[in-house]
This record gives sequence, structure tokens and C-alpha cells, in this order.
Amino acid sequence: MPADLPKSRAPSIRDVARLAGVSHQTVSRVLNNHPSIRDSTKARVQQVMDDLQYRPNRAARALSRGTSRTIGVLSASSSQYGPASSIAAIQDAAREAGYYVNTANLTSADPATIEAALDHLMLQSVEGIVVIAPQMRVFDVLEQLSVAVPYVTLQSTGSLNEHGLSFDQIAGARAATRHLIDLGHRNIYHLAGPQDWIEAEARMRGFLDEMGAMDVPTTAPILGDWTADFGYYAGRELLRVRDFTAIFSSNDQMALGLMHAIRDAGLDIPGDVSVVGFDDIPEAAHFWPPLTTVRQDFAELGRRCMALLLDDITDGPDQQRSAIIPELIVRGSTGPPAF
Amino acid sequence: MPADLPKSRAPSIRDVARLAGVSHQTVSRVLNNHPSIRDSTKARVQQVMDDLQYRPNRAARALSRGTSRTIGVLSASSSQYGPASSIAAIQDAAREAGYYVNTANLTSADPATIEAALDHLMLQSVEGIVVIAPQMRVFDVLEQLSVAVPYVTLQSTGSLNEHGLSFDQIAGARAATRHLIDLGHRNIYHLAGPQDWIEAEARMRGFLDEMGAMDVPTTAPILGDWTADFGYYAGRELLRVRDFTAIFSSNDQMALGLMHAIRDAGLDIPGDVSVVGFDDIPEAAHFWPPLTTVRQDFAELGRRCMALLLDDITDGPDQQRSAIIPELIVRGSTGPPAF
DNA sequence: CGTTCGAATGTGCACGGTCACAAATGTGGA
DNA sequence: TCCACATTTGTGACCGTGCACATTCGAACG
Repeated sequence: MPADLPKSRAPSIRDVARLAGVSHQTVSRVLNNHPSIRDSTKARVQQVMDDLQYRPNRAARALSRGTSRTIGVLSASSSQYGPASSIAAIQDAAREAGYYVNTANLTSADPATIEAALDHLMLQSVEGIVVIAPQMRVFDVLEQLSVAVPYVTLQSTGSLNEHGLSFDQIAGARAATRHLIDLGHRNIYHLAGPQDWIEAEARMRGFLDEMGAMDVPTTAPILGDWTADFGYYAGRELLRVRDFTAIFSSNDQMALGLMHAIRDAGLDIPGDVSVVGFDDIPEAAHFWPPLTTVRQDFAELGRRCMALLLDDITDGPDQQRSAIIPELIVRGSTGPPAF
Repeated sequence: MPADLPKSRAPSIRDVARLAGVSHQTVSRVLNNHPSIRDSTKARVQQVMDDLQYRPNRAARALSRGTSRTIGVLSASSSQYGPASSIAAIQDAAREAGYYVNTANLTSADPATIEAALDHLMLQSVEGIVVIAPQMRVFDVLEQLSVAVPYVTLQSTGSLNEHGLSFDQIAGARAATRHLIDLGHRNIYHLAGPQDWIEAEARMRGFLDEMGAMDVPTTAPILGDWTADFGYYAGRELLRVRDFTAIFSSNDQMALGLMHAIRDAGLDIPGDVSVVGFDDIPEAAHFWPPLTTVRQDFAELGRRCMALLLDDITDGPDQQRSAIIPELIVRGSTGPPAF
């Protein structure tokens, strides 16, 4: 009978130890790069590990160390470009740091669903949580459950609390608004995102701040749901009363829908109406007309978020939370108003 | 000193057992819904678990059971709409089935990177793997490493091997091509995806099959990279020699870039050139003109994929792998050719 | 009233690592 | 030669849960 027949059990450190002629503890030391191991011993153990295709058992390690090296991501609309990019970056950063990532999607935003998703994460004994979701509500649940792990969120300036990652969306929104005002527009609408998303709220505040600072009268923003479909229908409604020359949309998808509606009404962009988006998704440069928008570096955002969380977990120094300043990308969808 | 001061350790089944006046095994039975537990006992134990906010320790459970209840997702371009949607669906389905999901991103497609990502997953003792990536290469690595866990991939008809999930992309591509031919087009180009993506290859084959079946001469497809940017540059190159009246793009993003290039050249869509995409991303209906495309239900795809994998893991019955037939959505980007 | 049998519960160990501590080994100087 | 001390290695317990098996309990039956 061949010696390498498929074992019923995967090899453990004790198997390795036996074959290498050392104690299991020595094998453990090799695994963890303990300093005081003779090179020759280390090499011998490594050799056996290779031969056996040994893999440390994560569950056993987690159990004995009392730490899971796993972080959880709580995410809504994870199929959209922004969140998806951030999640990807978070995963990469986590892997780099030797952490595992587990994602829970929120299909709706009611407290029960949020609680269930959090439960799912906590059951995995995650060491930290990243929230990419309508954070207002999630925060409530997090506070109420007095969750025992650190958490961070991708969040705007004006830190709602200490868990946020600064990202100056207000500045971005002000830049976009200023651009329209500078072009000569005075009747500007804002199509905002869902009001319980902190990003949406920050962009809205940026818009209102800038309008106020420049003494331009404003109307109440429309609250959307991030989708192109909504942008389209909102545009149709708005165009019944054509009392504006520019719209600032809280994301690129809604801006796309808006432009569709505007064209359907026989109007020209930017001749009759200028449109500004937010995010600079990769497709925005190819819209018709190419979309003026505010660039967000989602990947960088995800990376920073992860760094922050890892600091919290390891009780490291409070990393400086400098804000990333988004950049206005001017393309063909904006121009001076027609008179 | 209050009795409920923050314990240094989370409560275990033994803590629960002590307070409930039963053995730890009885607590374990309650946890696992063992049939022969008296209702009164069960209730008492549940009560204590609630009081203590007891959470089973996943690592211990995994260690003891020898099973991790975790599946891995190996994903490339996970920030794109298609993959992202599928991943979200997979996560939901997994959570429903009591499984956890761990995702590893591929930043490039060379064997070393693939191997590293697989390693990362295997280190977590995943019980199965879903591949959403340039599968040709990943397959090689999977086979070569003789990975010990079942794996499935989101894949086209014509099963490359037994691990695939049928999804009739060839039929979808044929429908799109047929649509163009029926409109009267005879000079049709195909902008394909990266050739090591099975989806790209299947769509290309569908295109070539249909062209052959209808006796329309064809030129070699152009190989793209799924991005709108590439579609734009490919379009610019193609338009130097304007010997076609229609293009079938392997996804919607590239189709968007193509339309951008076509408009830049001063041509009309669909008057001068018809364009068909593939995927029906939510934005496609709002492109200018709205894009004729082939609808794929990524969420359904992800769910089926998960069901298939869970069957494999539990050695269940070989589920019938019926193909989902994609649907052609005709919008404004296609029309009869001008003569 | 003893026997039998199924339901309900308890006992002890295994899972595969890590940790604290003990022991062995090597090295240099008095 | 022997001791002090650093380096390297070994021993045994422990993390929290599930499994196999043993035991107790209770009811039914001849």
C-alpha cells in the first residue's frame, strides 16, 4: 500500500513534528517566525511542511489565540460602482495585512435587516466592521447593540462621531456648485441621494453652503435613490416646469438618467441645461455629452478605511485622518446658460 | 463590585451550562436542535443564553466539526457591475444557507497571483470555491494544484468540464447577431472581451456561429478588455476604415465607448452604425441612444451558482443544470442600415 | 415486580493550534 | 572544572465545541 494514499485527515503540526524529529512546539515556532530557532532546524521543518503540503488550520489557530483575524464589511448596494470599488480595495488591503474579509449585504434598511446582518458578522467573531451603507440607521443599531468591536465608515467631513473617515465631500460638492455658478447659472437644482446616506447628506450640504455663500437663491433638493432610472423620472417631472438652467446630481448614474430625460424633452446639453455628476465612474467620460463630475478615488478611500480600522483593532496610534480632496473634472455636459 | 462587569472572556457553553444547571453537552444539543431535549430544559437553557448574550464560537465549532461553513469567491474585476451583482447574490444565497463567504480579488491574471489568491482562500479552509474570473487560466492553476475542494464557475454552454454552470451565452450572442442580420446588416464587426474569459469566448462563438449559419462573411473579432475606454479607442481605429454598418459588442461598457467614438466621428446611431451590447446593465436604457442589448440576470446566475456548489459540497443530487436563456432587449441603438 | 427499551442527560476526549513554563544545550570566563 | 547565562527545544495544559459512548430516568409490559 502506498504511503501517500489520501489521508482522511489533513496533516497537523504534530504530524510535521514527528517526521521532522522535533516537538510540535518547534513547528509552531517555525510557523510564527520565532527568533530563536536554529536555521538548520527551521530548514528541516520547512522541508517536511512542503513535502506534506501542510496548511495551518485557521480555526484551531483562531480558537487558541482568541483572535479571528477577520473583519466584516456591512454593505448596501454592493453592486454599484462606488461601493464595489471600495470593497475591492478593502479586501486587498486586508489580505495584505493578513486579515480575512467577510461581507454581509443589506437588502433593505430596516433595523431588523441591519441587525440580522450584524449578527451574521458577529457570529464570525469579526474583529472590526466597515460600514458602507445608509449609515444613519446603521449607526443607531450599532450604538444600541453596543457592539463590542471597533468600526469605521466611509464618511464625509464633519465627523458625525469618532468612527468616521474623513473624505471631503462637502468641498467636492461646493466645487461642483461653484463651477455652475461661475458659468453664470443662477437657477440650479440639486438631485440628492437617499437622505440617510451620509455621503448624500454631505453633498447636499456642500451644495447648499456654496449657494448660500454666493447669495444664489435655492429650491429644496430632490431626494433620489442613486439609480439612473430615478434620474430619468425625476428629470421628466422637473422639466414640466422649466425654471432652471443647471442640475447638480449627487452621483453619475442619476446624472445619466437626467440627461436622458432632458434629451427626450428635445433640449440641448449643455445649451439648455448643464449637468454635473459626482463620482467619475469609468463610464462618465463616454456619456453623451461626456459628464462634468467630481472624481472620487474609491480605491484610496477603501484603503484608508482599512488602515484606520486596523489601527483601531491593534490599538495603534490614532492615525491622522486627513481628508482627501475630490477633484472636479470638467467635460462637455456643462456650459454657460442660454439667455 | 457588580456581577456583570465586563468579563475578560466571552461566555462559553460551559458557562451557560453551569448557570442552567445542566451539562455542557445539553447546551450543545440545544444549539444544534437535537430532537431529544425536554422542552422545559430547552427553554431554561435558551433563557440563560439570552441573559448571557451567548454567541457560539465559530472557530471552536469549525475546529471540532472539521468543517468551516465557508466558501470562497475568486473574483476578477469585482467592481464591475456584472461580477459585483453575482457576488452579491452569492453572498445572500450563502448566508441563507448558513454559509460564510470570503472573497479574494485577482489584481492580475498571471499564475503566481492566481495561486496566491487561491492560497489565501485555502488557508481559510473553504469548503468550495466560486470562480468569477478569466477562467481559462484559473482552471489551469486549479487543476495543477489538484485543489481538494469542489469549485464551480459562472460559465457558458458547452461545458468545458463538469464544474460549469450552464448559461446560454451562445444563444444570447446569436440572438443579438441575428437581430442585426434581420435588420439587413451584412458588414458586422464584433468587439469581443478578453479571450481568456469563457464568457467572452462563448459570445464570440455565438457571433461567429450565427454569421456562418446565415452565410454572412465575417472579419476577425477585436479583442477588448471590457472597459468603455477600450471601446472608445477601438471605435476610433475601426472608423478609419468605414466598411461596416453594425457592431456587436461583448458588453455594454465597451458599447458605450464605441458609441462615443462613432458620435465623435460625426456619424449617427443607428442611422450610420448600429450598436448592440451585452449584459443590460441598469444604465444601458439611459445611454444615448438607449442601447439594444442582451439581458443577463446576474443575480439569478449567482444564486444558481451557489446552489450548485452547495450540492457539490454536501454530495447532494446532481442538480439539473438547465441553461438560462438570455433575452434580447431592443432599444434605439439599432436600426436598418443606410444604403 | 422485574425486565426491556427508548428518551433525556452526563462524561471524557478529540480537534489543531498557542501559551507559560521547564528543561536541555551551548558558550564564555573565573 | 564549574558556574552563570543566553539560546534553543520540549512538556503539558488550554481554547470552546461536538462526538461517541455511558448512564440515568421513566414508562410499558408480561
